[in-house]
Amino acid sequence: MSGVPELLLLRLLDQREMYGYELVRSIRAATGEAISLGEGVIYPALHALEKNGSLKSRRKAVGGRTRVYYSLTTKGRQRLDRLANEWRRIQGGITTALESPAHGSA
Amino acid sequence: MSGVPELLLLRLLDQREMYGYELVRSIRAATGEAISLGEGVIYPALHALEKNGSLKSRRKAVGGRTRVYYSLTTKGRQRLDRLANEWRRIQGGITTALESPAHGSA
DNA sequence: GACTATACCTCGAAGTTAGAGGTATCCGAG
DNA sequence: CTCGGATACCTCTAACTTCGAGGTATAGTC
Repeated sequence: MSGVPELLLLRLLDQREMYGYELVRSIRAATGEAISLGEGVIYPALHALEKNGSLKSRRKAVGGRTRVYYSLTTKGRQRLDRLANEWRRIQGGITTALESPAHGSA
Repeated sequence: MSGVPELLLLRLLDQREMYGYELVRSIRAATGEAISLGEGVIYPALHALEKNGSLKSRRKAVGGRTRVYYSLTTKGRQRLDRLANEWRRIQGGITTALESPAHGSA
């Protein structure tokens, strides 16, 4: 039902190339602190997405340190569209349910 | 991260007393067909919610058949408020992330 | 008398996520 | 120079949720 981490990763990487450690902080920022995913979620997700062809990576040395930058492939962009639509559907459904008539309040 | 089934159940039961089999169909209807939860999800969830004091039940004979009707307790209403707020937070965060600037399209 | 719909339920497999833990480098402070 | 904190990568297991299949029984219909 979820797949939220995957959606977020694809979305951010569709805007610009980023590396794992950076994504951890970017997700927090991009969601207005609402969602915080640890490295234990990000790295395995990144590897899975690369394996299935949604992402491609390249190593880049920055100040003696090596970073692994990820970016979307065509397939990844398609997957992003699909997941984003699916999310809107679910989100819309729940919003509908939550907003209907009223209960005790007001 | 999810807890969506629980949220939906609490929400529907806050509107009126219902029984399990009915809830399965109500969830589909209330979410505009977007979400469909099977009995294997509903019954265990109902039992867990009753055990932790969010719901109370009563058996009612209807046409020779016995139904178990569930309704919210005070604690359940509090839990609903909490989960609903949490959901809005998550949902808002993801929407923010999805809406930011733009990628390839338009 | 058989089949469908109603109504309840449980179980185990499958998938996701979180958190803890592990390595190594760089940089600034003391 | 040495210590600690930030950077940067990674893996593993446990926990939790959720799904689907399967199981029982009654009521009504053809």
